[in-house]
Amino acid sequence: MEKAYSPKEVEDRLYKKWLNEGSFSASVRPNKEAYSIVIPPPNVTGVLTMGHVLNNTVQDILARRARQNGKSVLWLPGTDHAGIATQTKVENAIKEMGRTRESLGREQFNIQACNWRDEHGGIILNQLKKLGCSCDWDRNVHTLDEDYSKSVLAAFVKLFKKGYVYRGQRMVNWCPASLTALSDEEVIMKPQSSILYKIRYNVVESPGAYLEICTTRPETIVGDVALAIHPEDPRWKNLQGKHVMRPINPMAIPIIADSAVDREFGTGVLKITPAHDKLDFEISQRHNLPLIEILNADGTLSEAAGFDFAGIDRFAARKMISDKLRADGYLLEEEPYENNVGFSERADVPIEPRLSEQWFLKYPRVEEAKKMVKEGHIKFFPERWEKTYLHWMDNIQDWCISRQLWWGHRIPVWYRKGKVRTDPENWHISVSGPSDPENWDQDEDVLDTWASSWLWPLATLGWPDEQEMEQKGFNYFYPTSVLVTGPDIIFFWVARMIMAGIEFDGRSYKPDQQIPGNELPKRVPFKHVYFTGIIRDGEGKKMSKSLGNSPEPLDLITKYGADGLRHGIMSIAPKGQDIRFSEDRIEQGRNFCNKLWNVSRFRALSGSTSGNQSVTQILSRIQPGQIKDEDAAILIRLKVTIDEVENFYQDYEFNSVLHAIYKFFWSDFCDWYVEDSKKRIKVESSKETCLAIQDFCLREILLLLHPFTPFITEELWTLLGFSDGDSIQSIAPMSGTGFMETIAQTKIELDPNALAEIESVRELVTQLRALKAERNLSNNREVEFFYVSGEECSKLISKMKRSILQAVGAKSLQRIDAPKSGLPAIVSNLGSFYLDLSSGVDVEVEIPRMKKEIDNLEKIILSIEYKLNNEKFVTNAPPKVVEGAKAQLVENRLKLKESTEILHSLSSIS
RNA sequence: GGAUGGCUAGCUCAGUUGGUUAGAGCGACUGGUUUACACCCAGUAGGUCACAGGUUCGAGUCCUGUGCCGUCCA
Repeated sequence: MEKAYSPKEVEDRLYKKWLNEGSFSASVRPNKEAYSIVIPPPNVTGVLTMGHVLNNTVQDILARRARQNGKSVLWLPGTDHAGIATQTKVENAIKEMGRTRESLGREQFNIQACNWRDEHGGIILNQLKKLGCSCDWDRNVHTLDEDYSKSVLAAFVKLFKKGYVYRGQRMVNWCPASLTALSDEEVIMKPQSSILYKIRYNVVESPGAYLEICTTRPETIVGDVALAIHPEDPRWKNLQGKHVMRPINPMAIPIIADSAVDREFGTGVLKITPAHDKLDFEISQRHNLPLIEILNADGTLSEAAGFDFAGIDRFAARKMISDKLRADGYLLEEEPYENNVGFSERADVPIEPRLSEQWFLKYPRVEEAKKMVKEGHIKFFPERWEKTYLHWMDNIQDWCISRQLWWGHRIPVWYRKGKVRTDPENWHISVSGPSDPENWDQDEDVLDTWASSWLWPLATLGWPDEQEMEQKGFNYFYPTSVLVTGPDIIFFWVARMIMAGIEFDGRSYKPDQQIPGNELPKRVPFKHVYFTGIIRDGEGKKMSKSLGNSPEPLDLITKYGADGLRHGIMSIAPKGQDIRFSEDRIEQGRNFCNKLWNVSRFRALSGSTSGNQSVTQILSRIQPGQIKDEDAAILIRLKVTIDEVENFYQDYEFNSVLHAIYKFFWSDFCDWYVEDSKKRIKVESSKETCLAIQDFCLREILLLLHPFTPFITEELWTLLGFSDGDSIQSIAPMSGTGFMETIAQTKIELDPNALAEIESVRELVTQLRALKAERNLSNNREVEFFYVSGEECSKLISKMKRSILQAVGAKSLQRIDAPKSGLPAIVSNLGSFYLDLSSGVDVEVEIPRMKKEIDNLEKIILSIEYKLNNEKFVTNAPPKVVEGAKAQLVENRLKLKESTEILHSLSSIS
């Protein structure tokens, strides 16, 4: 074995091997438990980010652990087509060739887009392979695949037939950059520094009288059709029913009263621009007001805004109009104002509320979807996200699902040529389209990407085609076991998938028809949802390409290995907490792998590994007579670690799983057990037992680690001879009970006191090392110690003498009857220990040190005495705690006594 | 404005139902190449657990309030 682990060669070789052997391919095995995960499909044109690394490492850990535990695992990969994002990229690409989308035409554009996707797309999937992801790649799905597209259209048609889908002229969020409608979820509110303009409107009927309004958007004045006041506002009661003159494009408009007006805001008078504000639109509907569309789709002012402004961009128009108002004396005040403005999530420009004709979806099965989470049929980890989910579900709004794009699933609605489109009589709605296409025009719009990905767990498993479902194992793998995703898409995706699952799976129920309660849990798309944290940079900022603060994961893999990266990222990923990324942690991941490699290398150099092919074989090499406390202790610690790991997995606490393994491996196994083994494996009689215990631990460590660091563990599995031809991927680590049963079947007896004894010995060793180190003797192995101790402790010390001397680096350890005066000493739980110094003692150093120790002990004793003198403590605290305190008092008093004696003896020299 | 998360060592974070003297890794400092590993080993220093009240025999942990940072929804 090489001196240092080099991941590159191992990773490439093993991944290829796993693919060749079909390790990741899922199959229906009715006698086995199914375990399934569908990947949150990344954007097909995207590249791997640290967020993906975290998210997919978690999924891989779950898949690999399930596979080890003998489950039939499906981890289904895929990508989505990301409508707006991809279309924008493709448009930019063809712009460089001097073409535009419009000049190409829809058909040609889509061909270009497909080419572009095929060329640039799927990079991310290869990157996931570098990370070691064990997806069933043969099942890779893209949302624009033919089968998947059919599912999407089928869902639309089904929902339409059941009355959930409707077409309507509504106020929607319009993105003037992407030229499409957006759903409410795609609008991000951002605080903006704006100007609040106070503007005067003269009353037509009463010269000299006027009303004042406040607005941040003076450019919309040209679309004003009324001013509104609150019906109970005494300030303007007499003006109700009169008119004001619009200060730009002068025209008399009515003063109306509506209770939706907020009396507190601004002047309490609201200008009504029905075509460009949701509330104004609702008010205008109530009062039969006309509607002036002053904006074009691209955000420039329309001809309806008047000759002066037509074609001017909305922000330029704002300035022009405010300037004109100022010049004409209508602008009374301007003050800085912080307000929230909706931005397009994708294009990052302010959206415009705009009236337009769109397809909407009234969500199905809202109540059932809430119920499934409330009743725990779907569990969220961490639980608190349930509140966010339920709050959104309680306030759910119809979903605008049409997009004015070309890249996506074209809406399966056809209109009879030359007829009125608004009349449903002239509609044809089906998956395959009309039989006489020449007489029909298909709707121009495509569906929101989320309106395809909300079907992900269903459609990737073949829904709604029964043959496909059978072939893909729908009944076996659905509902999936767990969904791993970020809380930022709880509305976009998680909630919608739950509703889709309940609505579409299995038998179809009419909208008003109840699904039997016991049926519901079988229809949900997943049983658990694990929310990862968001990865931030060292300053706590969200990582993003535009900020340039995201490291390139593939570079990290090159530098630290895929296992190192996985280990590093998982060690800093507490459940549901945001993560501050630091490359140091990834470096630690690599260091961990190197340590694992080296201790394995040491094992391989220590003796033959030919008896390692099964647990039975390993255990059979142990001679019960050679079992010592060290062995019992490490085995007990292993058992404890196994239990911890099991429990932490239950709660999806991956960093705790890793930490438990780390601690056992590095501290217990490497630092103490293997160090102690070094002498024992030199002695023929103890060698085999000691190596067998090492092998037993190492085998288990590799198995426990495999989900986190799959490559190195598989490599060492073979190198250390644990493999019986099998891959580590299919071998289960022991369970806590399995461990006990296995040990019970051998002649090995685990002394339950062994761990406590070993721990007190370790404490002693640490104290003795410090005693040496503080006198710059850490390198000197010739030092001698004396000790004074009771019978019990003395027995333990003699039993462990060899280990202690070896660990401390000393020549002798002699029991004496009375304290040695004038030597530096420590007081441990096992007695007082004196360092025999051949040269003189530096009392200047020793005395303050001992005094400090005594101070500390006195403080401890005082606090325990205080506690025990308190009657209420003695009566109220659990007996265990009181007993503990008493024992502690005795122990510390003894230490104090001994320490004081040592201090006296030191003082007597000086 | 509502909801929600955080505030513990210089840094990043553990600390499970309240119960010994609050832990780890990194960094700092000291020493080290002893037949795996310097991507390592041994040791040392470093904390008013954001703040203020309260409950309790006992609070980092529970309750109330305040402050600061973050996220989501209006």
